[in-house]
Amino acid sequence: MTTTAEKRAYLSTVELFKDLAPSEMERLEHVTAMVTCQRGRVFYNPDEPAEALFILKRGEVAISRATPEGKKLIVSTIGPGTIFGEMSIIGQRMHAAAAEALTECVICVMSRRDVEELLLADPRIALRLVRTLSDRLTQAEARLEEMAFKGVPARLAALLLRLGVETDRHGRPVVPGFTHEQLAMLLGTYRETVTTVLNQFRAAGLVEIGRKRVILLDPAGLGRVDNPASTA
Amino acid sequence: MTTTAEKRAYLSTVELFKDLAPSEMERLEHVTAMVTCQRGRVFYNPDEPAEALFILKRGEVAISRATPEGKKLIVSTIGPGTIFGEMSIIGQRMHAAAAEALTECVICVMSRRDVEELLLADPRIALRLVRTLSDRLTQAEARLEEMAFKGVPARLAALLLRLGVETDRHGRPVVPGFTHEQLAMLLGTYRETVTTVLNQFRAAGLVEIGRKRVILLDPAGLGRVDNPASTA
DNA sequence: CCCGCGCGGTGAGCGGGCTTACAGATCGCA
DNA sequence: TGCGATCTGTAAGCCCGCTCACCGCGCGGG
Repeated sequence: MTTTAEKRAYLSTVELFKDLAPSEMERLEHVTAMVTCQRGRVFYNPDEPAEALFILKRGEVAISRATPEGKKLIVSTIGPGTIFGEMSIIGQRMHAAAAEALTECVICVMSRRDVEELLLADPRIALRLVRTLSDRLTQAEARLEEMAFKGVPARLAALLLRLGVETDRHGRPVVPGFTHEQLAMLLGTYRETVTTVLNQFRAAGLVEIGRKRVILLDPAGLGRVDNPASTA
Repeated sequence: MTTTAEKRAYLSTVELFKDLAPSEMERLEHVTAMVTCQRGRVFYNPDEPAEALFILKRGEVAISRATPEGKKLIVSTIGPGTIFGEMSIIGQRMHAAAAEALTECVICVMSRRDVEELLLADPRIALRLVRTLSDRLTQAEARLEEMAFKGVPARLAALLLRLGVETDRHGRPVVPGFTHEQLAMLLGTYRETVTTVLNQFRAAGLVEIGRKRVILLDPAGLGRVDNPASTA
């Protein structure tokens, strides 16, 4: 829990709300709960559905689906400023999906009614929400294409490039904090396969591997693994 | 092309617009073009991008992505009342995707500016658009899970059950008008594979097969192929 | 310091389904 | 009626990656 001052500061930086008049902001503060969530915490799961909607202020969240046999697929990852959750108003049923904090997160929780009123009050907010959803849709469809046509090496290369944003002290891009198992769930494949392919990459001089840590030595080379016909 | 009278009739039945005041409807008639599209026609393709947005009035449309090698994946199918297209306002780039009429279609075309004004004018429309997008998102994520965990037989069974809405004169559900090749593109697999699996289904007494035609003899049995652990 | 556990590495086996290559069947059309 | 195109059926080969089984390593806690 945080103070209302902090809350206001957070809310005003959520891109979704930047058009709100001060009076609306004030109302918003009353109805929102702001919680922090430590890494690894599953804060939503399909067994106890709630009519709540989350706005991610800080951190990274994974939306995953699980099979009866215990296999898990991370269906999308969510970054700051994104709105998500089980909402009839949004129509988006998380249905059989769970939400887990990949890193320490600050999350803003709103009830279904609050959101409904909010969207109806200012169409620009609704418009922005539409954009968010469209982006996620395009992304999901792109992943579908990948799953259908590309093998594990290509998918893994693409994933590493997508995740490799931080840089180490030598300025090299790094993918930090992921176990091979997590990477496997992101790709829809198996832990052993990830390990093997990763070692192939290392043998080819594309990456360097540490515990929960992959350093990208040759991003361009990875790009060629992802899509060989780039310069055709 | 159609008369303005027909146009109004069409527009008023598009669920997206049902809240519009008569005056707004009138404006809408001026800015929209209504076109019909025969089966098989590709009316949007990534080579000639247009800042247009489509609303499907009647028929069925496939959104597909193609690889450089000519393989195609139908990334989603779209039914009446759905809005789609390349729109910066929506944020949804069809990007590398094409739209093709699966059946004879009536399509309403709007420019980017028209939509923008429309959404800002009435938040309820925006809200409804949000729901549409959310549904498609959930659907895409469900397909991702299928692609990751299920084999071709399970995916085909699920697809047939999803498509098998019409019934023949004996009241049996039928999937009409699809070639094995189209089914393959919907599944992200190959024509030959579809043929063989379909014949396995026939051997098991689950379906009957005709040219461009599959009759579902045992929907429950297909359901068991899709998800064996139903009664676990 | 030692023990336990989570993480990473490796190898063998095997099966689904991609891929190629044809051949027969059915339809539309001239 | 004959021709071409489109659709469907079949078969063989091969490779990726799922699956199982097991080990070593390193980190953290007692």
